Amino acid sequence: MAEMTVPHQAAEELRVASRRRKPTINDVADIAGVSFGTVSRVLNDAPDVSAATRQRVLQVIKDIGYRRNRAATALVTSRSTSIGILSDGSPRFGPVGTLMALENIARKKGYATTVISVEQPYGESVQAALDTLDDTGVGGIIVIAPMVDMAAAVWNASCRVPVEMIAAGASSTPNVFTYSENQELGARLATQHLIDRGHTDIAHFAGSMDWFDGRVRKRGWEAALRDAGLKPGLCLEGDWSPKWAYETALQLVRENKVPQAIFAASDHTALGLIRAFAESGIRVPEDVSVVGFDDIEGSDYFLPPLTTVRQDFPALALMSMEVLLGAIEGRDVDRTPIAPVLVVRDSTRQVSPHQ
Amino acid sequence: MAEMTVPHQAAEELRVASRRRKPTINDVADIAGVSFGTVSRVLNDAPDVSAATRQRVLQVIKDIGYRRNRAATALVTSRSTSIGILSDGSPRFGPVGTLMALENIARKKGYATTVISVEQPYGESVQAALDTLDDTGVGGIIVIAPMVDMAAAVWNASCRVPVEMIAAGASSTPNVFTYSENQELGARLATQHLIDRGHTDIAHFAGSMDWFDGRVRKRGWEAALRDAGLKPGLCLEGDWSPKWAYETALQLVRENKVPQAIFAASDHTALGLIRAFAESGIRVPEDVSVVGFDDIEGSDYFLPPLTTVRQDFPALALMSMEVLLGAIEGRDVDRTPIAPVLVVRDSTRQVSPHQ
DNA sequence: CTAATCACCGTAAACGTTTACGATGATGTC
DNA sequence: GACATCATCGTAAACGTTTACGGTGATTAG
Repeated sequence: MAEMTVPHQAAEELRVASRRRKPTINDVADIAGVSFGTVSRVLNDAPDVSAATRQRVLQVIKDIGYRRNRAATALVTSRSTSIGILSDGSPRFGPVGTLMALENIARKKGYATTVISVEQPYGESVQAALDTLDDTGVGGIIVIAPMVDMAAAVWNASCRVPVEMIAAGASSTPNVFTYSENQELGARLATQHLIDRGHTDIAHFAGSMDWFDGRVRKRGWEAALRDAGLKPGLCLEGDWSPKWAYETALQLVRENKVPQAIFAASDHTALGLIRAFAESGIRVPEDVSVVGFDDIEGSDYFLPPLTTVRQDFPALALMSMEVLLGAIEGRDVDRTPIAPVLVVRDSTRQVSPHQ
Repeated sequence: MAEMTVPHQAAEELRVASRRRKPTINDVADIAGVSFGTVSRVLNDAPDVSAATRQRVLQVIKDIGYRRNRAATALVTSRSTSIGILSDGSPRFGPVGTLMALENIARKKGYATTVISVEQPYGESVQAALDTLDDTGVGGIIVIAPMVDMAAAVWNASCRVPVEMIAAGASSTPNVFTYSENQELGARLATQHLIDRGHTDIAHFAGSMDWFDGRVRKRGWEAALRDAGLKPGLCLEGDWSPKWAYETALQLVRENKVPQAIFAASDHTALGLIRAFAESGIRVPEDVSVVGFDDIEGSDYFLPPLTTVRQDFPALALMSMEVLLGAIEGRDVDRTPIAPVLVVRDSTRQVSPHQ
């Protein structure tokens, strides 16, 4: 208490007053016996303030629990401390994983995240969502756009702050950067794994073609087959759901057209497949090899544990956040693509091992 | 164009100017030929402005793309248009489902949501997260606190805006409302279902006791057993993971202590169980009945499709948002508890059907 | 015909910061 | 000893709104 340079009573008065009114920069200045300008300098780590004064101001700030009013700061500087995230409302694995990872990295960079999701991915609702985000004063926006309709809506929308999109396989436009993980590579990895295990008849249970992910994964499967000189296998286009995969696989069984191996566009798709086969007395992997995509929680405890592809959401989030922050703060960052990895488990077998 | 009351040139000039500078309320006023006060009245649906003037102002607003500066509004009114959500960073089914549902309902009520997650649920980091949220100018905060440590940290924290917590089975304190779904009832439903099907030896593969959900679901299981006059079955406490359930179940098999029926604290837990049994030649449901909790995507395509308990996250979100908004806006809302529902599928069998 | 009422509108002050600029005293230089 | 330099600090204006108040002219009441 000996080093207390602040008059006791004044401090106490202010402290009481602050219970009803939030303390301002002026309250701090009064107690510390300096002008508000000096307090502002301390707050912004500006030079031109002596060590002693700085110390004293800092102490007062702590004492009375002063916190800067962000609205006032934003008003005068018109720069922002939060970034907006526009997502489709889907609880699907990819979007949610990306969302969580984005919040995480934004927080570590000192930004708060304001998220808003849009129900139908149509032009006006996307524009409205962008506007709402802008209104809240975000410095930039990252949109998670797994569906092609939504990406198109974003391209056609206008926005005053930088917008960056995470959309597998969509191309960038002048005002909308686009970034994503290399899912085509993931699909190639999965398919190549099947090829390496000796399969030649490799089908694809695709996701929805309304999604970039669905399109790109299919493309990767095709490419891997082509590169290996294999003729394209059966390709069925679905909607990611276990239900669709289940019913479609049952149909295949009835028609006696079950392939040697299947690359399923998602783990949920694989789940439906596996059940259909189990109920039909077809064993995985003995009778048919299956590989999924996503590595959802629990896929290592499917029957059998699923070989699948894992995406690195944190890395993706970090990367796209770097790019956005670069756009906001006016610097340039390079974008090295991120590669997913194959996780080999028990749902794929080796054929003709002694060839 | 005939009804154009705004001088062409003036409007055009301003429109060009607005490319560099965001249009303000004054720009609108100038073009519309009124004072900024009138524009403000139009913006806030205040009376004392003629229909004709209102119309004209509205038209100008649309023409030049004026949008209200939220920072300026927040500064002078000190009321907010966003609510904060504090979550644990876990990607678990419950928290994420709640989060998405909260964003959804907040948006429909005209609020943006700012989310921040906290890595370790300890006192200071929770307090810091609350402060950060407060700084961004939220009107209130909803914290998703599945873990008891986190709830405790919230209780001990201080915050200037209303805080409401979603935590199963935690009690409210004077400054922190607590709300949740009636998970104990859910657990009772699951257990009672097993009892109804003729089981008397009902074990529980519990979740983590660090989580309210784990504690409450266990309590519900105990209560159902007690009410039915059954003696408590085996209870193993885990960590929600398939891995733990798998290994623990294998242990049970080795010791020849597999019970008649098991209430698993989560679908992921059930997944691990089922695999362990499948590998040991024990059939579900013929040899052991299993019921889960969560109804995660795909649980209807497990082998076998899982009987489980589904929570109504949208209803929970709506309810807790109502309560928070009530606290912010100073009105009172009643809180009717929400009941989860049992979803009966194929993982539970009927014993001694002809008794 | 005067006064009161009313609908409508303009103006000043305030919200809590930041920023550009100017002022002060102390120190160093020749 | 006069002058320039420097570190440190104070002050005014601005950011874009809202709110409380005051002021018109037109309409109505007596």
